[in-house]
Amino acid sequence: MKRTEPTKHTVESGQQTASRILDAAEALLAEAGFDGMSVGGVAQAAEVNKALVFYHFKSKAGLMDAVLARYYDAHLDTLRAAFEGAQGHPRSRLHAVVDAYFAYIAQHQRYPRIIQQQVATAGTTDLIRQHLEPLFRWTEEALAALLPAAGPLAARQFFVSFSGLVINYFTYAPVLAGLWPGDPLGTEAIAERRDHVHWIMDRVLDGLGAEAG
Amino acid sequence: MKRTEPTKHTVESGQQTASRILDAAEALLAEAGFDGMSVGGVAQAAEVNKALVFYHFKSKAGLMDAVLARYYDAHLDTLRAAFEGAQGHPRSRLHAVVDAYFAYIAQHQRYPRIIQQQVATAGTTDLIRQHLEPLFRWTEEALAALLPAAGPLAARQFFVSFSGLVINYFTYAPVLAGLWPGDPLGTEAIAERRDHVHWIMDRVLDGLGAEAG
DNA sequence: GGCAGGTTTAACCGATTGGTCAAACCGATT
DNA sequence: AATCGGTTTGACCAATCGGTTAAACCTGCC
Repeated sequence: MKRTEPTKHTVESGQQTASRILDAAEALLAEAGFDGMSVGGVAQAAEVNKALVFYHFKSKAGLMDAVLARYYDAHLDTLRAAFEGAQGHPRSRLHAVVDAYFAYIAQHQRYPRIIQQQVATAGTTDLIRQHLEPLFRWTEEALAALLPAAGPLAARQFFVSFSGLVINYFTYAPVLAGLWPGDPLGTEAIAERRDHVHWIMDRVLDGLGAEAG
Repeated sequence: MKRTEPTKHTVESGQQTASRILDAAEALLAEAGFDGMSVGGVAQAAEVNKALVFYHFKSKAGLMDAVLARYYDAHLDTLRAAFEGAQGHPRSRLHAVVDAYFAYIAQHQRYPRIIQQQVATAGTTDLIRQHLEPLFRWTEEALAALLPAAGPLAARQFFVSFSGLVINYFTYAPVLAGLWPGDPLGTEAIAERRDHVHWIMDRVLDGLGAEAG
């Protein structure tokens, strides 16, 4: 049953255990939230002494910070690669970004739950904002050419709208599972949701073109 | 400094204190979440003995259940009244519902944060679903005439989409406050967001009409 | 005045929490 | 073999947690 090798007190073993702790923390954070997660529980899930968690991450808040950092970095990289890699009309590039967004979240379903928990909780707002800011700035600049700088059609509105259209689906999925036929997190259901968002986005872009012209 | 009257051990005083506890719990729940909120803290905020909380609500979970029930009932009533009270095209009725949604949340800004917290946390999923179900069923029936029963344009997709467009704005507001100029929860900003959602909804309805015809 | 029943209180409980600390451990360097 | 620095461990701590209990309290009723 033992898959973990015997303890080796080396630097690389340290990074290894730190990563194991991070994985465990991520899982428990998504299930129970920051306050619902206990450091002891994380240590137990990672098969590691509790004090090691504090040794590697200093505090419980530091642990969550590390989890968030890992996610946001990967998230931003994914979107940036999608947008800059896509070619053709701005429309197709935006579709590519949404697809990448869906693919990323579908692969990391814990991510939206963790974010939503923390966003809705006072106290960690600064931490979230700090991580969200580059993502926000980047999308705002990417959309700046298409949209007015202010008012109901400003880029920032669409940032909230489209990220919400995607992320909200996943956070509500466990609730929807009891209200819909089938599993909202199944492959087909996710594909259907993706089509839905694409459809709405096309209607929005049509409307923007009409207003501009 | 004393505004609360001296203790009166009567039935109606009991309901009064129960209501005070409920108010305090609501505030702390919105700030810190279920696990972040302590019963002692609630009692202190309500200027009430801690044991009274258990006397009136049996348990911490019972307390949150009471908070949620109060919100969901009012929420559903508000939407239903808006939709049934509005006249004319389905389009204008839907706009009326969205307006009512905005007005309700703008008046009860703690509501979306509490919901989002709980939705994103495993364990309380059943409780949330139980309260959300009538709201979901009702909107699904109300939209059934306009939309296909399945696929990317099914009513359930739009339920998630439009409730998300509204509610997500408020939950993200504390974060956006540091990224936007001005206060996202100010009157003008909320009005701007409302216009934004209305605009998107119109584009969607235009698209549905075009596809149908 | 006394009884009844719902309300309020203080004291208390076991369990769990985040966090600390000094010592043990281990591989690498000399 | 001695030592150095990063890693791991178990034991420990004060604080806080949700929840209980028995008694005191107050009001209305007879």
